[in-house]
Amino acid sequence: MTSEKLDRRKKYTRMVLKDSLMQLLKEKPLSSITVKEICEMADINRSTFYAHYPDQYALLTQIEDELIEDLKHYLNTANLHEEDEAIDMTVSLLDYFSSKHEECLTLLNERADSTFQQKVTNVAESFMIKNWMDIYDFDQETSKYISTFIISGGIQVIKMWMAKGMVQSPKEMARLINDLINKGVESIR
Amino acid sequence: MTSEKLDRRKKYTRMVLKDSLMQLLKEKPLSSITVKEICEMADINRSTFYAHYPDQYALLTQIEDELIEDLKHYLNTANLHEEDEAIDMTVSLLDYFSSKHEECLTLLNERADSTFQQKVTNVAESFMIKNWMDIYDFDQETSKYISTFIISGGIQVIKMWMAKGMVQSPKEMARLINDLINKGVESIR
DNA sequence: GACACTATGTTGGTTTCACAACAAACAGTT
DNA sequence: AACTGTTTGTTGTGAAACCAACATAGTGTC
Repeated sequence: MTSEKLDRRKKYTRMVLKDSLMQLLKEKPLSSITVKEICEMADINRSTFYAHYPDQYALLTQIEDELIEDLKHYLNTANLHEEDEAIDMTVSLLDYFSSKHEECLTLLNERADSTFQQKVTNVAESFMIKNWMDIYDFDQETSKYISTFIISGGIQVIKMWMAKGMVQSPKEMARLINDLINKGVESIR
Repeated sequence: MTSEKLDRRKKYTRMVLKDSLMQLLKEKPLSSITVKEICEMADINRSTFYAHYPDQYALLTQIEDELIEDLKHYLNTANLHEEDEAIDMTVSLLDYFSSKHEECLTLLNERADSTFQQKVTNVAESFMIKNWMDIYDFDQETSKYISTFIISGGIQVIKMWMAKGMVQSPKEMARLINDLINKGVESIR
């Protein structure tokens, strides 16, 4: 998107500022985090901060934007290549949500921007709807039903199963979800 | 020692250069590590490197000097306060050598400067000799005997014990060493 | 309301770094 | 021995970050 060529110093500065904000968010909400604090943790001069962002909230916005971009890139480059596309796609999403990004997402949602989780799931859902329609030639309504199931409900349930050790790998989780979906789709048709 | 006031940029630059060299030393010896490689790993411009150090070897020298300084500081600030000074001192040394510094020391010795381990142990030994003389009023010869035992022999033995799970903590290790020393000292007297 | 204290933006002058470009030395190939 | 590629130092210019200082605004505290 924003393809400005950043030199190393700019890249480093923004990187540590973002890292520091995320670190501070583990302690308290964004509203009680000051620019000064962020700079002290990042070991960056405060005036340098203002050369990059107008305030904390702009910094947060960039973090969120990059996470959304990251998710999009992750989904687009997930190789849905062989016969098992449906499982691959589900695995890919589950991988994403169960990776370090997961804790990062919920952190932002709870401490900074209560609409962020929704933004993320919107991106994931629209991606899935399109793919279910393409792969299995489902109609929009069915695809949406499946996508909502996986993202809103399925992931939570599967995370519970995984926490309890009932399933081990994303692949196994995806297979269970697929079975559920197939039954659901049959019952609709 | 060198109390130049470094601003943040200098500190960061030198820090990543040092880290990168240590990282590369895990792969290959210093003689086959190029300035270019170090800079690429550190994400620092090569000309910036030369603004700080004439070559790789100067960078290594600074790393070594700082480790020696670090050890001296560590020993001097080890609080030998109560009745158990002997154990405290041994614990302190064992802590140091079994910490992350240990792998760092052997790495430097094997891949870069074969005299480095000796330099480090010299510092540690002369510190111990002085302390045994001060604390227990031992003569120089006895103190040197004890110090050599702990540093040259003891640490290796205790590390073996620890690896095999025969002892758990530096404190426990130190107590075993102290028992051995007491027997040794008695037999000398 | 007067007080001290801290965070916020903003500015101008200075230091440090990035970058590209260069010549030179070296190693490996054919 | 000529060729190709890589590492090495070095340089000048412009960009980025540092720092100190300032005025302003918010936040208690007496």
